[in-house]
Amino acid sequence: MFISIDFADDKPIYLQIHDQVIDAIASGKMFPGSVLPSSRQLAAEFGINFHTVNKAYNLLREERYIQFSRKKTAVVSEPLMNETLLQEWDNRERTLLAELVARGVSRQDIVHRVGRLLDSVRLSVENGSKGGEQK
Amino acid sequence: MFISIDFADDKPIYLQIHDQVIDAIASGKMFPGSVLPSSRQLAAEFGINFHTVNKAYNLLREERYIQFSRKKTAVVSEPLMNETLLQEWDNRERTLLAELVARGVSRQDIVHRVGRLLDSVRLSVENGSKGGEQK
DNA sequence: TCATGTGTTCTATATCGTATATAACACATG
DNA sequence: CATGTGTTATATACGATATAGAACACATGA
Repeated sequence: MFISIDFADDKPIYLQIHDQVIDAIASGKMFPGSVLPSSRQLAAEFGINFHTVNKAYNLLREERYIQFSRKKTAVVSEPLMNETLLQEWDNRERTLLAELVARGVSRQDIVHRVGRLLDSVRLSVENGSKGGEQK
Repeated sequence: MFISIDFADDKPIYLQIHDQVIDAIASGKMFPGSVLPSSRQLAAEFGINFHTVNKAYNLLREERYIQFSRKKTAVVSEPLMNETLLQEWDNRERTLLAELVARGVSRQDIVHRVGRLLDSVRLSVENGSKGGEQK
């Protein structure tokens, strides 16, 4: 499975699941049509409550990363992007970038660092996912 | 004042203060030696409890952005950066970048976007702050 | 000397978010 | 018709957030 939970982490469990699903989509491990494990199934796998998994799934649905088919199974959606989402992203990214600037990291170092991170995220997004179709 | 509070925002007040102080340092509005308003003073200005301001200041101190002089006033510290901080930053940045990648934004668009944000953060950091010395 | 303003520490309360637990429901599947 | 979905509801427990009030040691400046 592409999900792991760190109970020692101060990040809430439902957010760990949420973020890792997004990471799985970004990296190409999952793509539009991919079926996610059911709430109860994933919960059982990690010994957590299925409501916690549900909270992560519902958040992902509100953000349009996934949707639920009539079969009631969670499925990865087609990518969606708009100006509102970009602006909200900018606000969070700006806060994060300000940390490095405040600590004296140069613009060049930051850009280079972001570039490396982008590559590590996108590793397989442009290649290996072709040939996987839903349904 | 360079700080404002949005009570409608779901972001905790102490984090709003925390983030805005970092932004002020990053943008050059504050620099090593700059004196922050006292907890009680800033709290009175916004009609909030001084313990809430204290929480923000103590967090900023733990992260070495500020320190308290013998006079007990909060003062901006010299920039500090190390590998541990960079790795923790990478983790958060990677999660944020994955959101855009998962939504289908191209690498070029993301890099361009981060560059613009960086410029908006650093506006005055390289110029206007020279000539301001502590004590 | 003494009043003032600092950050610090302590106790207390109220509210919200997180996580768990249990039960019941409508729905689609095989 | 039993099974497994997501959904909804109620309940409890715990930690984080925010407020409130009191008291303390310390440095400042009148």
